[in-house]
Amino acid sequence: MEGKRISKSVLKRLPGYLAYLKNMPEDAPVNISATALANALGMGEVQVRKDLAMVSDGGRPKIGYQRESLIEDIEQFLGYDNTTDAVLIGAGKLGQALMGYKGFDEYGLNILAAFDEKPQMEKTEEGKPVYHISKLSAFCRTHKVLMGIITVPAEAAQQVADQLIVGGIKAIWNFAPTHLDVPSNILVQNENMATSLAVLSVHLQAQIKEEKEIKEKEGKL
Amino acid sequence: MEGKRISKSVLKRLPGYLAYLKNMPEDAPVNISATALANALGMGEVQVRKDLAMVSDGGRPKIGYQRESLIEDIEQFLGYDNTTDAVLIGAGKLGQALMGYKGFDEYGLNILAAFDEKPQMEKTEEGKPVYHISKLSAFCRTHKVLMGIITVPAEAAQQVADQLIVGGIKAIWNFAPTHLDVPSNILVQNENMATSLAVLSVHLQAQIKEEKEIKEKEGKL
DNA sequence: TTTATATCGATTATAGCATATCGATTAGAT
DNA sequence: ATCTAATCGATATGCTATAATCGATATAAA
Repeated sequence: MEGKRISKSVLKRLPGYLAYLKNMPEDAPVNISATALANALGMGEVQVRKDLAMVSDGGRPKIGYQRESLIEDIEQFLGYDNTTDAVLIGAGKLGQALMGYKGFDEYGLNILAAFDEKPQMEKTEEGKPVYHISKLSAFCRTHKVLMGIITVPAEAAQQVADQLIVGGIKAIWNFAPTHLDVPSNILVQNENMATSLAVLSVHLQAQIKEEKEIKEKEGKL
Repeated sequence: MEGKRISKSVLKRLPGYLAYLKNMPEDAPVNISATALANALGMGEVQVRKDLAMVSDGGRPKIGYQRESLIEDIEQFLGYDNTTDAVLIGAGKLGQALMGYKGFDEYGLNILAAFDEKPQMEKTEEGKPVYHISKLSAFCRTHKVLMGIITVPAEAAQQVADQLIVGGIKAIWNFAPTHLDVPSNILVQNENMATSLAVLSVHLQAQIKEEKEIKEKEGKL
């Protein structure tokens, strides 16, 4: 159901459910149970049920949820049904990769234009315009853009963020590996590869250490 | 200090500290206090202190931490001091962007080669070889690669993961927007843009709703 | 030498989240 | 019509992470 406040952890799990539901084959049953979802995604069934209860109320015993309406409920909750316009700053490799990613449509995200300090082209491969960064805040204001995607080097990120805020932006998707200082009403979502790498790296280290210990043990025997 | 078990949340914050410390100007003071770090990054000072205590023991009252040795401690803890080899599968735009990212050296990550279902070139711009995907598991075995980076479309991801595991990989960095089924000793770190987008989207929706309500109120006055 | 202050580290409290349990509901079989 | 089994939703419990508090320590100044 709607209207409740939702925790960030739940929020982050919802896209997972959505992706799984949307990728189910056409000839799959019309209904799906929270139990089945949980098993498929390797999670606890109670957690799945609780999460789904936050966004939908279509669950029926013995039947489960109607797949179609569950998808709609999640999408509506996540706001994927109405599009949000965004700008992207930093037309380097990563920036271009994001500009070219078709999947954003599904999430209701529409990148209007790219900005760069030294624009190498007038339009991207996809036909989106590339402007000089000096025009950033004005563009945001006139087009009422609410979201900025930062793919510039770390050194330039804060400066870009400041200009975005001048332009009236409310949310920033930050791919630069640096901390951004912003007013409290602006949301910064950090897509920081370094954090992921840290998790992986530490896991691997532990793994290697473990293997070494096993080998040493075997050597002693 | 070392040897303790560390929680994932702490782990994810460490790269933030590290990046900030490394970006400090040469002429900055030799020492830095947990308090100063906390203020700079907009966090609670107690949390920062606790996190640092997990990886270092160089904190001294009134002085703080020695910047250089703190950096070393964090890097050592994260395993950035010895390199880990990796392979990348999916030489599309995102894959190429990652291959070209110089910053990975700093994290001790070395991408040996790329694999693709239909290799478009023999070598990447950076001179790394691009092989057909059929050679994946053999390559991993012979080079004792422990980490795989998946940048293929969602449909192909599970299949690639399976082959990686056959090749003896221990950790997977998954950029495909899908759930991967793997044995419990394999770590999957999902770099899922969809989750970030969800957080942003819901925030923006709330923001828009709020603004609308304010306007309606003003209209009534 | 003494005192004041900045900072650390340990302990305790609070809150949020995940997990387990239980009763309620309903489709389908008998 | 009744019973069974699957599934849901709600409540209760336990755990982990964050936040708050307090004493200890070391430097610098008087």
